[in-house]
Order: sequence, then structure tokens, then C-alpha cells
Amino acid sequence: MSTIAATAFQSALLDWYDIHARALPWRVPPGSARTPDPYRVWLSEIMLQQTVVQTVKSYFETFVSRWPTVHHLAAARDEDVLAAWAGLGYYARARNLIACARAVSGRGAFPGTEAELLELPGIGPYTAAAIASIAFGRPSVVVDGNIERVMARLFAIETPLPAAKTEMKARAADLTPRRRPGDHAQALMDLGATICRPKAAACLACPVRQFCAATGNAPERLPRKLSKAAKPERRGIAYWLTHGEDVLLVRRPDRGLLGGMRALPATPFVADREPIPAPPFETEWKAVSKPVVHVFTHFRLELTIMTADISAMPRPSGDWHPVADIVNAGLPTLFAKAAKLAAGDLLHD
DNA sequence: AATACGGGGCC
DNA sequence: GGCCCAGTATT
Repeated sequence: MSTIAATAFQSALLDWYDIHARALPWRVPPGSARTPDPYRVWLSEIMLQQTVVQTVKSYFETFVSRWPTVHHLAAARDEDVLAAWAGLGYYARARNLIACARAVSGRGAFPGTEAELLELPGIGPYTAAAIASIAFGRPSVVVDGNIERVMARLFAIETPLPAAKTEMKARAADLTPRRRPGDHAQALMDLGATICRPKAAACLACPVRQFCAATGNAPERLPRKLSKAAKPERRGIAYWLTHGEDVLLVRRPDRGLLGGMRALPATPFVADREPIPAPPFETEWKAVSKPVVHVFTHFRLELTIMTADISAMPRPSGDWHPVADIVNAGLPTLFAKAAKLAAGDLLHD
């Protein structure tokens, strides 16, 4: 697209955004004289990594209500932040969130350049560009999954992802304006989310269809992607050990799957063999009727739940949590499912 | 460049 | 059941 056409594209896109921008809790309205609070932009961008807007909304509100500034968040206890993040997934984000908040609070405020933002934990190329653009008005080149899709269709890029990323970023750079770069980036993302959708692209309603190489030419086939490997199966055993009104919880190691999160005691999740039992207490265990089936990014898990009650014995030390309050224990979804199944199954006895 | 890393909603 | 989502860190 020529420079002249790029200018016309930017105008058409921003005119559309001025009317159709999604109202989101972390946003300021389009064309606003003020830029949004960098803390809110950062927090929303971390939560939005590989996570849909609808899911993020309630978590975002909870976090900003409980920790209104980066300094509040920096002063929070790790376990409180992780528990508040429970259910949102990709828990390394929560651990990096804490580290980043402390780094930023220590230096006083968020840096305003893409290069400095990129140095912070949990902030990669996309997020650095997004914060620089949206919160600091810099003409950074913002490219997320939405914008890759829009570029693929606008320029009919037939090269499959991820090889096409370089070309897509170059095309996005050609289109990035000096004025209102944050609105431009958000407009492209809104376009991708509401018009230039993965399936059922609404080309008739698209403000930039006159610039697009894919309109009327099966836009849904773009971007092309390399096929993914099949998900292997893994198995594991989790243990629901009760004593009186309480159940035993553990904290998982800081690195790896569900790292740092509260959990039920469990075996490692293994492929191609039965898990080796690893009960947290030697007693008589009984299997819950059905296993929990849970799909992770790179494997499918069948988790058998074993239950036992040792109320008659002295209580071993550990992280005992009231069963009645288990939904507030900060369990990731896998173990929340397991807890629900175990508690429900015992109810039926 | 490839892999690990969640979870939910949609078709 | 596969695809997709405001990706990053590690190897």
C-alpha cells in the first residue's frame, strides 16, 4: 500500500473507531485528550495475553479494585495475587506480574519507551509495543493475533504462520501513524475482533474493505497456519484428604505446570504409563467414581481422584483449608474441578 | 525455531 | 473435537 493509501486507510480506520470502539474497563474513549493510566494498560495487556476480552473483564475489575496502583500490587503478598489470578491460566503471567510490579514500583513508575518496557518481566514484543503506543502515545508497531489476521487479509499474505510474522509486522509498520498510534492499534484489534473475525468475516460492514485484497475472496482462509501436532494423553492421581471440616492442600513448585499455585496433592502427570501413586498420607484410599478430564495446551489429562478421611487420627501438619470455602482457596481450574467432584461424590455416599 | 504454558467459548 | 484468543520465556 502506498503512502497516500496508507493515510487514507488510517483515516477510514480511525473514523470507524471513533464510532464503533468497544467500551472496555481499561480504555479511555477514542480521541480522548488524555492517555490511559499505564498501570491499567499494563495490567490489562498482561491479562489479555492469549485470553479473550470477556474472560479478562471480571479479573481486571477485581485486581484494580483490590490493588488500585502498581505500588499496592507491589506490596501484595504473592499468594494473594496468585489466588486472585486462579482460573485465568498461564500462571507464569501472575508470577511475572508480581516481579514486574515490584520492579516498576522500585523505580517509581512505568518506563515510557518500548525498549525499556521490553526489559520488564512478562513484557514481550507485543506488550511493550502496546503499552508504549496506548499509554504513552508512541508510534510503536503493535502486532497481536488480531492484527496478524487483518494484515494477512489486507495484503493477501499466503505464507503460513509463523513464517509470515516478519512480513505481517512490516505491513503493520507501513500502516502505523504518528498521530493517535494507540487508537490506531486498538482500532485494528477491534476490527479483528468484531469485523475481520477468524470465521464469518463481516466484510460488508468493514470500513477498510476498499483497501483489502481478500474481500470477496474467501477471507476466512487467511491467515494460513501450519497444522498442529496432536495432543498426547497423560494421566495422574490427585488426593482429597479430609480431617474434620478441612481438606489438605499443597503449593506446587514455582516452575512448570500450574507453577506456584495451590493444588491438591498429586502425582506427576505422565504419558504412556500409569502414574505411580504418591498419597500424602498412608491410609485407606477410595477412588472417586469418575476421573477429571482436562485439556491443557499441549496434552490431555485424565486425573483420578482418590479420597480418604482421617478425622479419627491426629491431624498432620500442612495447609488445611475448610471444604466449605474451597471455591475461595485459589485453586486453578483443574483442581477446582477435582475438588468439586470429590466433594460432590462424598455427598452422595 | 521449537516447545511449554490455561482455560473457555464457538462451530 | 479442533480452533482461537490483545503472547512470553526458555531452550
